Amino acid sequence: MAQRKSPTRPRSAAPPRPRDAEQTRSEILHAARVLFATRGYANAGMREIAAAAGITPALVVRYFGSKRDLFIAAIESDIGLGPFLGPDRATVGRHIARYFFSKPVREADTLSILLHAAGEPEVCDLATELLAARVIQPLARWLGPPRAEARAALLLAIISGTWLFRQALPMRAFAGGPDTALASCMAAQLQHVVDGSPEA
Amino acid sequence: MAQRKSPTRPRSAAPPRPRDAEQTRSEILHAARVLFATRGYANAGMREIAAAAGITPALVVRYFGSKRDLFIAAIESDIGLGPFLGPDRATVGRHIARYFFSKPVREADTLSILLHAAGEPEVCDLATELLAARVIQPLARWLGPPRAEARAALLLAIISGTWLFRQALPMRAFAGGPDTALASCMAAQLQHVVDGSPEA
DNA sequence: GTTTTTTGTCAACGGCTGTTGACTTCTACC
DNA sequence: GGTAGAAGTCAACAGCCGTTGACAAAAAAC
Repeated sequence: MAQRKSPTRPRSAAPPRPRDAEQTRSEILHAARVLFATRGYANAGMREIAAAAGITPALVVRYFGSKRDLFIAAIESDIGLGPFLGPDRATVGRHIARYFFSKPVREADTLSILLHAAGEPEVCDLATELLAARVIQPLARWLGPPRAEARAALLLAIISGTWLFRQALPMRAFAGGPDTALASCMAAQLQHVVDGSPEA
Repeated sequence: MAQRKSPTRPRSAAPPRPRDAEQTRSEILHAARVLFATRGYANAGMREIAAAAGITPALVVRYFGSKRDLFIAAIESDIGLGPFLGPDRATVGRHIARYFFSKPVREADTLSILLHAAGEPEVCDLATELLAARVIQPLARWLGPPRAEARAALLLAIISGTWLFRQALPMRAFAGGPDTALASCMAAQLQHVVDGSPEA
């Protein structure tokens, strides 16, 4: 009854979040990318994403519409294989291997997000289409004959398999930096495919 | 009111399931393996597994205790790389490639189940430990020096990456049988690692 | 100074999840 | 024939999920 002047704002000392729509949007996107990449689509909850961004799940919906739309926005970013596809073909294997064995495992990269979409009935198709369009096709075009698409697919498989066991199914055998024996083997294998592997 | 003699069994024409505990148990296990392999741990529900086995979810719990224990039982089966690790080293690459490009994609194999455990907080550790103990270690022992563990890891990465894009993230570039260019390239790559790939 | 729009919170909804306990029904043993 | 126990069904629990609409407050527009 004896309510004094302001029933609103019962909160104690929490400073109200600064109202910056653009930054809030990017914070949501970053939190979503991290959680999609580490836990997968099904295991990354809207409440968890919202909490990581410092806001309320309802606000995530208002910014992105739905969880699926948030996922689509989270993968609208390049995978980053493009920078390696330059004119220097002799060392591209080592450069790619060095890159994937140097980048921090906990980073929110698009490849991890896409690999985690495996089997998810809602987003699996999106992931495969994006991989085909943004990785396989440019890679095959850059490789050229013979068997351009097969060699591009094999490169993607080697990279994905290695990264999977570094990031999502972390195995001891795949740990370590770019100076390990595995990184060296991987570089040699990638280069072997780029150069055009012989018939079996 | 005028209920006649038997209030039980209101079911119409459904024949009561034959009471065979051993077969029921194996049917549950098979259904679980199929669904874990195709949809992943989080997306394979207990009701779905039970329905696929033709029973009730409560019975699944009575047989296996919990979903996690069911998963543990589902991966207690060999991955099947063992048969290739014989004395014939010259053609093992082609044999493995032929095997993975011939086996039906929809089959419930342990490798698919384990790959789908990526990021699942409940079962990720189990999957990595099992892969290390049942694949990496025997493979490294069979390969021998130099860099046995690195080469074993690379073989697992190539196989897993390829199978991932055939089964869980089905891409057009990975479709097709054992006579495709990709299968041939993969065989050559595997053999190259088995023979001991050169330094990068 | 008032109104409108944007930015954010809150409580709740229906639906799905794994799991539980009480209950039937069939089978095998004495 | 009677009974103990195995095999299976059923309904319900608590908890989490994505999503919604009503509301509060800050900022902007008039």
